[in-house]
Amino acid sequence: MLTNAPRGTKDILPEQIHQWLWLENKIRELCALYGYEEIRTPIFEHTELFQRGIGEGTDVVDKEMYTFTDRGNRSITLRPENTASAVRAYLQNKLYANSKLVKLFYIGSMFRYDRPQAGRLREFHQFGVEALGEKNPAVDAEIILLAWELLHGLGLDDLKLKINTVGCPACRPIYRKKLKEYFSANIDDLCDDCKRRLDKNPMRILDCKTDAAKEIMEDAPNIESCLCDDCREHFNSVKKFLTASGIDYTVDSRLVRGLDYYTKTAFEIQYAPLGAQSAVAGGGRYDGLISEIGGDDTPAVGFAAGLERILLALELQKLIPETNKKITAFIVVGGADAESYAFKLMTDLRRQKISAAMDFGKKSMKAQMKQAAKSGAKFALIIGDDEVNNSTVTVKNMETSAQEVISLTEVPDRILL
RNA sequence: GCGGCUCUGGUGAAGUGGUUAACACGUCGGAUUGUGGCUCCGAUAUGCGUGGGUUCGAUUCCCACGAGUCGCCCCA
Repeated sequence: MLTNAPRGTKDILPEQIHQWLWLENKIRELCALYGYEEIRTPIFEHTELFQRGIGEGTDVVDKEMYTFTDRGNRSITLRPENTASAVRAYLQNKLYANSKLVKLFYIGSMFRYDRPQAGRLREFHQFGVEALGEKNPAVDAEIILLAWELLHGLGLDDLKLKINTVGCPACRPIYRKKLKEYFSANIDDLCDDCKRRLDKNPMRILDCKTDAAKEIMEDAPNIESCLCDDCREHFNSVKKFLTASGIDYTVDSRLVRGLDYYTKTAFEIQYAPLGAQSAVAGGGRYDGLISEIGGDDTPAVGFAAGLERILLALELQKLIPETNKKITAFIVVGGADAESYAFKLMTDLRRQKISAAMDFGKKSMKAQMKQAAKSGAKFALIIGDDEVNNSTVTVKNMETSAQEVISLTEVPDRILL
């Protein structure tokens, strides 16, 4: 249907735009505070970037990408997330040449072909942050802090910060093997989905939410026992930094990220009232991604947050401020001769940064007054033949109903008071 | 991709197998002479998501599709 936007997309209407701008401003302020600079990457990239970056076998790559062939026969994909693009831009533009640590953030549309529901759209908006080039766990903590402070600073209550470590190429395979052995032994208790996951990604089984699965999880091997010294130390440091900055977190050894590139630190901030879409922000370290894409071995950390979800949460708690869209002056015209006089007045006011409007529908003065009242204007400037002949304007204060006739030149000063 | 529920005007909605589809809000207009917010009056769905079917007749019954929503999956 011509008058319907595609499934899973949404118009952001004039009555909603102020909350988006407001949120985006908060984000930009906070990022400036933390020393992150904005980057805007293309909305589409070569499909291969995401296949390599996010990883084949992940749901995002296997069944959620908007992929098409362009007229030059290239395979193009609408970005399902922004980390791979940011890394690509980092490498292509040699941002590493400026400093060892490069701190970036982005705000923009992402695309995932998924079944829409509240808080989950096919075109949605993410804010995200990437710190490239530093392996110090303090950066992990800084990233987590930034995400936390944003959401918390917005006024959201009952946020939950969960952290975990998912190991690195040195120790994760050992853990995976252990898990596989354990779950294979208990295969009868696994749900169908998990049986499938056993080979592909046994760590995801930990995330299973079916009741039957809960018992087996209790005794499942913990990654703690498999961690290499480096990963263990790293995780301890992250926790130390977080504790030092006084934010509450829980270690959830079942927290697993769905994208292949994560190493070591993984975290998620949840807002439970959002139901199935409670994950408002999530991210972690991805030391392997940059080399995977073709750069030198470079450590990095980042996270992304869903703006729709944040807005939904803010709405639930009524934390979005109203904006004042009222105008200062509404010009009411009586008689055709007055129209150009009024039009010029309106233009002059606007040139002096005084918001002004008038009716273009040639309505009765009564109707125009109604409109003036509805517009919330502080003043109605009434112009008829008398005013035109004497170079005056009748100024009516809409709140007090007091009105007086003043000369045209006095108008700006009068209504600025 | 899977399952449940829902789908009446700009909005919230009532309603029925059969003449003009309540009510409220909103919007627009009017209540004489150049003026609002209150009040009063009037106008606002040839149409009940779309397409089929059943029926003498369907907005009301059935089917398909679509969209929304909730859950699963996944993720932000």
